[in-house]
Amino acid sequence: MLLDFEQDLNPEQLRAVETTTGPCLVLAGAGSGKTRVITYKLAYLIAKRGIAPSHIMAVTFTNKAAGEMRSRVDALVGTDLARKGLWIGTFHSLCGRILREQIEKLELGYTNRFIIIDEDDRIRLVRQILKELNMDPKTYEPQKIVYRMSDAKSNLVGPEELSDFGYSYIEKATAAVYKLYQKRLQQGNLLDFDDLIALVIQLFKAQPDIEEHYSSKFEHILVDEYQDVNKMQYELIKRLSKVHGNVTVVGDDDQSIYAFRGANSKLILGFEKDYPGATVIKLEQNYRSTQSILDAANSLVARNRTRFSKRLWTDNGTGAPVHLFEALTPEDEASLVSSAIEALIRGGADVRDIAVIYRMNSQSRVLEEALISAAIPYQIVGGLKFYERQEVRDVLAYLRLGFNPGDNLAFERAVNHPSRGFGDKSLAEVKDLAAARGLSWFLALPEWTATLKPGKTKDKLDAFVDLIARIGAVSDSAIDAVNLVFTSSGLLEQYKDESDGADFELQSKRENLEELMRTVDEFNGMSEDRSLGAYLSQVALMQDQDSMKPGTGRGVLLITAHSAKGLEFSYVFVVGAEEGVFPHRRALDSSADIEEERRLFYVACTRARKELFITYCTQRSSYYGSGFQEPSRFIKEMELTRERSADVVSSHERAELIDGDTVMHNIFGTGKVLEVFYEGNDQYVVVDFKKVGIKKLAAQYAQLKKVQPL
DNA sequence: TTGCAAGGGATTTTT
DNA sequence: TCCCTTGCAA
Repeated sequence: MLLDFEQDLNPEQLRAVETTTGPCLVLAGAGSGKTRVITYKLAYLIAKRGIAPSHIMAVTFTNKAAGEMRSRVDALVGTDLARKGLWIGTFHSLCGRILREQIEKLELGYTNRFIIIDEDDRIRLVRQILKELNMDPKTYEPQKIVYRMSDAKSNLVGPEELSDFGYSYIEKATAAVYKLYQKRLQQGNLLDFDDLIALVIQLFKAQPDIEEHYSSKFEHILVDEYQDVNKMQYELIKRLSKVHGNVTVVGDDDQSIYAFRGANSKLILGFEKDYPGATVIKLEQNYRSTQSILDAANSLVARNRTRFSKRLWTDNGTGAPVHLFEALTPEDEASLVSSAIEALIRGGADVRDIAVIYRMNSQSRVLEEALISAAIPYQIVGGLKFYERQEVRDVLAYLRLGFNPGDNLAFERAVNHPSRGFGDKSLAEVKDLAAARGLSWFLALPEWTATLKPGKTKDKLDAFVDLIARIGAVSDSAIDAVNLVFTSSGLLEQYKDESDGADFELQSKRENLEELMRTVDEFNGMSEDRSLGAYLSQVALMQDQDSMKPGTGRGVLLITAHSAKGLEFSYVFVVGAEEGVFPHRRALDSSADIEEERRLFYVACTRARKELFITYCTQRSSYYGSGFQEPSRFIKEMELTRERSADVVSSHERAELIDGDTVMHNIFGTGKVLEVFYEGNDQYVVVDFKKVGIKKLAAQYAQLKKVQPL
């Protein structure tokens, strides 16, 4: 075994690994080797302390983190731990696993054939319920209601309890919807993400012997990203650790950026109180960044009031100072970034080791344009995830319905995709019939179609009923079920290309379906349990973002600060560092929100290994109107000084321009210079572009090239 | 029932 | 400015 704990770990890390009795809080600053501590601790427990893997549970928030941890532990102790029963997974998947075994003991009507629904289904269900209650979805925004229900649920507040607190109209509405919502889920044997955890807790409360079983089983519990737990996840850990009390939580309060989703960083701050006698270990040595970057980041996050005091340091040396650049408009900012990236590439940097980080997805657009015109390859993280795409969801709806005919949400989607002449009116009739018979919508469908006069619609619906039944019949093989959908649903035919490959949307839909087929194949090859149920479970919990691992991408990564958490790059650009953007305008009037924005900015900056570039614009127009903004307060708090962009884009020759020159801009094309003037040291040029009309540009960022008039 | 046009609204999003 | 939802017409 190639395991040398003393050699591979620094003293604090080692202490964290060797503290195997009692509660242990590891405050792991950015880049301080957090994952290393967890994986080594797992290895230590198994290899040095001889703990059976089946008595250890390691919990993460993402599948990616779980997968990484699993393979690293495998590499360390050299056995296939999964087979030995180590429980590594996300909160949701581990709870899902418990519920597959135990949910019937809750006696609430759920069976182990439950389906896990996602965010989109939740909203659709709320829509259905609002309709049922004759409530206007404009007044009562489904999204807000979902948010409030989720908030209640994750604070372990049930539908009945909620109504007692509701005063505002939206709270009352939420209480009303919540009751029906939960009933509908139960009737359909459906679980939302929150239920996965909430029901385990409910089960433990109702059946103490089951709680006893699991809490005795897990002698050691490790939790990653503990700053992101919500109340019910906290409660779950508390209950699971009550027999043995050996619970290690690892996290960084400074990287808590999900409060808006219910994460409660007070829980990590209160750990010592909740678990008396806890060992607290701070990891402050950073292995990622230069001291310049860390100094700036430290100085920023030190402004937050609610935090453990920490100060990151490194052996990596001082490095280049953090670069700060001002641009006039977002377009200028984007071209500044792309020129700087060009300079880095010329200097030998790998494009895949560069990231541009922003606050909002909408900021990616201009960046894309600038990178395209500079011919720099890039990759965007964000937007629709694979399993959220229409065409993919359609296929899944058939599978879900075949597996669980009680799934009304899947029915609503599948029945008229592709179109079978079954619209709102028909649906309303079937719903009524279903209610009268006490059946799910799908199960009521045959009786309804029997009343139709023979014809196309009836034939199609009969074939639909038949197909779903056939899917149900092959439910012990996911791949057979998927093949059935592909051959018999008529979904594929919808995406036949009649325009000779010119329709990119159709093309991408077909590609997505091919990709789906590949994932099923892969599932079929890898899993022990190849059933449709197992596949659906995996898919529901695996809302995978297309690979965003640095180094595996195809170019410069464009990514939000939230999604960038946990990643690292040699060169990082944080763009849009302006009041109103970063910090976001909606956070401006709450100090708690500003603190979260500050942590988010901190997360963004600490992604950088070698060099960090921060940019902002003085002029950004948006749908609020065009405006001038102040640079972000975070810039001052990081104690940065501005550089001239010309310093970094040194190879760029600055043209001396006069009125009447014809110039070339890499986005706007060619145009004629109308005016050249100075404000302070900065040169501005007013150009009449052929394509886009008159623009005022900052000469040092706009990169105008003088060209011969045609 | 379906397709198109106009209007309103627009952070972030591990599962 | 753009995208999604809703409403109306064929």
